Amino acid sequence: MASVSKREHIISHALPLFYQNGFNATGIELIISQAGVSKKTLYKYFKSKDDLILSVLTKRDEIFRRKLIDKTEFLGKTAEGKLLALFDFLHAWFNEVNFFGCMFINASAEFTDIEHPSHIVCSEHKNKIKAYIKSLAFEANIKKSSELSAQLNILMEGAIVEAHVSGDKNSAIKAKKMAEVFINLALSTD
Amino acid sequence: MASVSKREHIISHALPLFYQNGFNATGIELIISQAGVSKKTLYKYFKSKDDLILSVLTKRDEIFRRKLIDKTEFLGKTAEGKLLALFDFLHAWFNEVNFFGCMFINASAEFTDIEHPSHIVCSEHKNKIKAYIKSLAFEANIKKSSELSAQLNILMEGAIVEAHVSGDKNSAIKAKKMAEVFINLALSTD
DNA sequence: AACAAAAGAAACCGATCGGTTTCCTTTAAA
DNA sequence: TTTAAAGGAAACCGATCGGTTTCTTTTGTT
Repeated sequence: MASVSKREHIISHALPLFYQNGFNATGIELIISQAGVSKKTLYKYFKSKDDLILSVLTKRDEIFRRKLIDKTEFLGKTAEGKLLALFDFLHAWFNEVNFFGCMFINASAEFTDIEHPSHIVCSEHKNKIKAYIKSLAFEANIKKSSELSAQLNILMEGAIVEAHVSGDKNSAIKAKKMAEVFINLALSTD
Repeated sequence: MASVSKREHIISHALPLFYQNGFNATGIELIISQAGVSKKTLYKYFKSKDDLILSVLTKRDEIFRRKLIDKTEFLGKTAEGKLLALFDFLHAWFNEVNFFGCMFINASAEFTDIEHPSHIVCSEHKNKIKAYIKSLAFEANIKKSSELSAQLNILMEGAIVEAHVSGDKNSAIKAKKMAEVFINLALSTD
């Protein structure tokens, strides 16, 4: 197995463990046993557990946004439809068997300091998603695309928390109805 | 110091430590040194760390809702004004020096299993807040009080996450403007 | 002043933590 | 086929984890 893929192999096995059980609660020993590698190998590719966590979060950012964008582009025919499709993506996600909330919200809960490297990755992840939403709003010829993206982002975050903390599997549907209001408002005031 | 107050003493000192550094990352040794009690005493009043965590979350639920309700009732003159005042409360909270997000969202991140006792306390905390919002909506003669409370709850959760993860100290202002839309919508369709 | 309960200090427990080192086997390239 | 790097297994490291025990001091009550 080549170096690059071995590194990826470890990351992909560590990811679901961190996601399901948290970062502090997941030990290195468990990760290597699940990945089928030795400690020596893990520490060859990652200089510390913090380094591994950072790499996992970066990977998760890539995977998650790729899925979000792909599904949104697939489901939405118009730019306006794509904005609404964001919530269909959320709905499907919330109803997956292995849904444990947003990994970045969860990471921010354990690394509360906003200056912490892991927290920064979380903040940047959210920024990238907001930028994508804004690009969709722009595509829909909405003048106040920044305002709308901030609004839809709040709705998405709220739906995620409601789904995870309260176990409300239909929170994305509720948020979608709310999103319609703001999209129509933004379109009408253009 | 009487038994009851000593128990409360430990809880009140453990609370900010858990809030700031998380649950798994906060050790018993740190808690007793901050509280100025011995391990023996701590384990006299709490049968385990999990038990202490549960007690801290229960205490936090009481303190937080008391503050939310008091401030909301103080700021809002009408029932409608109280619904909006919820977001003024959030705004003040987000701008406190020691704001590290919602302790219940954070706890749910570490105890992801929805059946976990600590997660259940978090879910119930959110239910109680939704019930309070609903009572305000009812007071404002809004027929669909359940729907509105669910909507405002999503906005509040979204604002909290945005404030904590992205450090946006004005997210409550944005959410408040969004809330106005739904309050007016609920009032007009009555 | 005598006494019992409460609580502090600290040693101690086994387990686990993140991380390093040693030794041996597998692998792949020359 | 020789050789060297890669990687697995596991011992080992000091530190810390949650939790218990022992022993001593403090406290409050009679």
